[in-house]
Amino acid sequence: MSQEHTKQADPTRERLLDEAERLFAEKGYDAVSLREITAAAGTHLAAVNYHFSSKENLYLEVFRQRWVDRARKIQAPLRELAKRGNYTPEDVVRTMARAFLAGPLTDQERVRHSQLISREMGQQSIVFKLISQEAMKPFIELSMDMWQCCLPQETDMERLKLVMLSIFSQVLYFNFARPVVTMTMDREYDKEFVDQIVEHITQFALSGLNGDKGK
Amino acid sequence: MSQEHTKQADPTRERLLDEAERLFAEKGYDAVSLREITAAAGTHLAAVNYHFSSKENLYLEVFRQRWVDRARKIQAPLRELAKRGNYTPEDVVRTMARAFLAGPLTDQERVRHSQLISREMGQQSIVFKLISQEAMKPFIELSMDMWQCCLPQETDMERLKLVMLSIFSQVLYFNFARPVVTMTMDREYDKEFVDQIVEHITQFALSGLNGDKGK
DNA sequence: TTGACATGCGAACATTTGTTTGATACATAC
DNA sequence: GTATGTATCAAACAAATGTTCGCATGTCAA
Repeated sequence: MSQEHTKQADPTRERLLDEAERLFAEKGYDAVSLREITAAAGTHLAAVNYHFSSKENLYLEVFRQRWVDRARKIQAPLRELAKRGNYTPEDVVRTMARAFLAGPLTDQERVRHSQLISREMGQQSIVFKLISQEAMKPFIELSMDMWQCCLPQETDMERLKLVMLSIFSQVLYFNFARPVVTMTMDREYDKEFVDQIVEHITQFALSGLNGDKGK
Repeated sequence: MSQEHTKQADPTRERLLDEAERLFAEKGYDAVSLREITAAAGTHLAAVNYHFSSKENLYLEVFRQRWVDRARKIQAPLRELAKRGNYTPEDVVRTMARAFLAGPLTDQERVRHSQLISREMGQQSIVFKLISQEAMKPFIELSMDMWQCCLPQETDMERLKLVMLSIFSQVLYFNFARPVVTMTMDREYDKEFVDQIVEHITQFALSGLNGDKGK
């Protein structure tokens, strides 16, 4: 007893990926040492080079075997809505905002997900290419298609893309810049607050979509 | 001749700060070595510990003597508008968006500024406290005051703060996540495009301010 | 039992890291 | 001249880094 055997496939390899993801997200690639990771995973230094041949490859595998899966989970609600059909632009936007901020992931997973991607967002690295190819591009395409289905035909494509980016920037920010958000709003990240943020972003984006050119 | 003597105050110290800022912004604190910085600054390793006592302190000084100044320059247009008086909410929002995306800084400076802050946004470090105390809090206060002056009195304060954060997230994102933006929009970051982004964020935020609760 | 293979583990490897020391040059003031 | 303080630079330091090697242990098939 007392031995967890729920995951039978290479338990140390899985633990290494878990701890690596956590530490890479918290501190960034260069700030974490392999000794720190292996110690947290309850194994020894050489294990990294045995299971993954190098530190850099371990980092890559974190994205390949953890991050991409989570990105799919995040996108799931929107894909379900697409399959179901019969949706309004408001449905699309709200589903999107909720997927990123209160979706199927745990709160911890969400923060790590955002931290990991925000570190790669600035430079054109291999990881960035992986992310944009496997997660961002498909998601953007899906969203654009859904909008085009339920918006007036003369809607400007460039405007849609800008709205898309604006939504991205906000969900990312509200996830990974929590210190700023809690400091500014003077509130905790409880369910009520998250709901409020989702509604805020939804109304924000909807106005942008409908294009209230007040001037 | 051939010796530039425009800056007379401790030229090597200034060069160290310049190169340190550039490299820290591009790669992050842990990914840059002091040897790399000193080589780029055309001096020697011990110079860092002579002028700044440690690597960590050099990093801090980059923010104290470079970043904070730039933050003030960015905020200048809004403060001028506040002094001038007689402004609409639209003026405030547009001035704000333009200050961050096309303000008095050079393009290079703007990118570095965003990269540096985005690396500190996630954790509650000393640098983060410096940033929020010296730049964010004053700016938020100023903006809130200006809005309250020209908006109907019953406007919800929490909503204003959320709009503020949304603007922050977008200007930050459009500055430091350029690979994503250029990839998605398939456009270069020329003056025309920046103008378009500024208008987009302005209209976006204005709708949020006026609160078009479509439902 | 034997052999083959996967995994675990400790020790050592060569680099790279931030930091310190001591010597040198060069000003300016006494 | 002498003394003092500032700045530069080479060399060395101890510590930490990613990586590799060798051996032990276990499992399963022949």
